[in-house]
Amino acid sequence: MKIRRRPGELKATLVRAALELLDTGGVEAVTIRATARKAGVSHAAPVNHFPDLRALLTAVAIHCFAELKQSIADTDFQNLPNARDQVLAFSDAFHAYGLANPNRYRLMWRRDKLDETDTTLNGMTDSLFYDFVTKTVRKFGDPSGVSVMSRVVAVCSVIHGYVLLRIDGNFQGNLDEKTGQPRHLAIIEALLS
Amino acid sequence: MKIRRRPGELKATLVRAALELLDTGGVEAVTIRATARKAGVSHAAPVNHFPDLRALLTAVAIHCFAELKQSIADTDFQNLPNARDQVLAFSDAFHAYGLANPNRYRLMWRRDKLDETDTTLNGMTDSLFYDFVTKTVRKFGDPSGVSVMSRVVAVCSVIHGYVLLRIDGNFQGNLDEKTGQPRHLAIIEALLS
DNA sequence: ATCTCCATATTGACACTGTCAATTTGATCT
DNA sequence: AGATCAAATTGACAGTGTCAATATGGAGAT
Repeated sequence: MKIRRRPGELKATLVRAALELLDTGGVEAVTIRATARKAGVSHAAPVNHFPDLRALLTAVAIHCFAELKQSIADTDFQNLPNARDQVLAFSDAFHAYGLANPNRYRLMWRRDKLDETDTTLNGMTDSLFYDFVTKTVRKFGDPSGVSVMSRVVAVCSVIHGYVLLRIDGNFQGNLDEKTGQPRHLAIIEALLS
Repeated sequence: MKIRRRPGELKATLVRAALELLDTGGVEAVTIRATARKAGVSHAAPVNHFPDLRALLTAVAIHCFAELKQSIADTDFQNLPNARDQVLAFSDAFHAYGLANPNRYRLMWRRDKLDETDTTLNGMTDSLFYDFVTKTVRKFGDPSGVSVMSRVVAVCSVIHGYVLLRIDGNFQGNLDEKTGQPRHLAIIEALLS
């Protein structure tokens, strides 16, 4: 039995199915055949929309980046009063999204599984990290001894590293022992003070 | 043809073969069958030494952790004059090892591929991160507003996050624009100043 | 209304993979 | 020498990605 769909309909359905598989079983559970089964099509149907598994996973990752960007936008980021609040909002969104969607967050940075030449994907990561953090950190001026760029790198690294370590269960508890604020904010404070 | 080996001989041979596969082709290239082929044994021979692929990869990861620990020990770490130098040596070793052996470094933190209940493996990560960094950071006293623990977490996160991002080609150039020192040292400076 | 076209889905096949069960092997100990 | 038994081999099964050949069915043309 063949069903005629609107253009791009199966494509979206496949991405949705892959997201379900990703959430429940991690990246390893996302196979072309399993995705096809969940979408109710034959095992080779996806090839018309995604040339290979990498392309499917890339589409999924792009979807996730869009989610994360949206969640940052939802904080009314542009209108936050100062740079410090912006960095905190940024790191807060990362931490929340990563802990709430560990498998999605992990996939987003699994470049070995994704198409590194995909311009949409690269644009997503660039606008999230590079432009965005750089613009905010620049507002701090240059109080410490090192360059702005190094501080940008430090902010990116500390957020990303912390979320990844947390997802993998490496640190228990998320409250700073001294100030009582969430740990991911405390470590950003430590970095910017 | 069957060859009689000394106890544990094939086990070591398999780990060595898996390391070669890992270096050249990444984690995905390390399969039981490919490892067996490279070791010159039948496809099911490894099962006597490693119950499954996860066990093999865990043994490989333990080997890598031992390498990294050794490289830190080689800096005569215990005798470094102050806490700051210790942290810098620590981050230096991580960065050097990760960039020189990207696939090994990646595997070491791929908990989805490793046996999370392996006590040897867990002991390795604990002694590397927890005890070690904690002891050093404590020597700094408590100058900033946040707790020692948060600063420990920050140091771990920033090193690990930076190395991972670097391995994936996310930041070009490793010199701080202002001080000229290696970037991974600059971001640690930014964190501790 | 019928025909033709062609993008899209299906089917079937191939070489891989991990893992298990049954079997064979051969070095060591009695 | 003979028995033992850990360790290696062989063979099988279900699952995977990917390709080629085939079938299908809706849209546009006649």
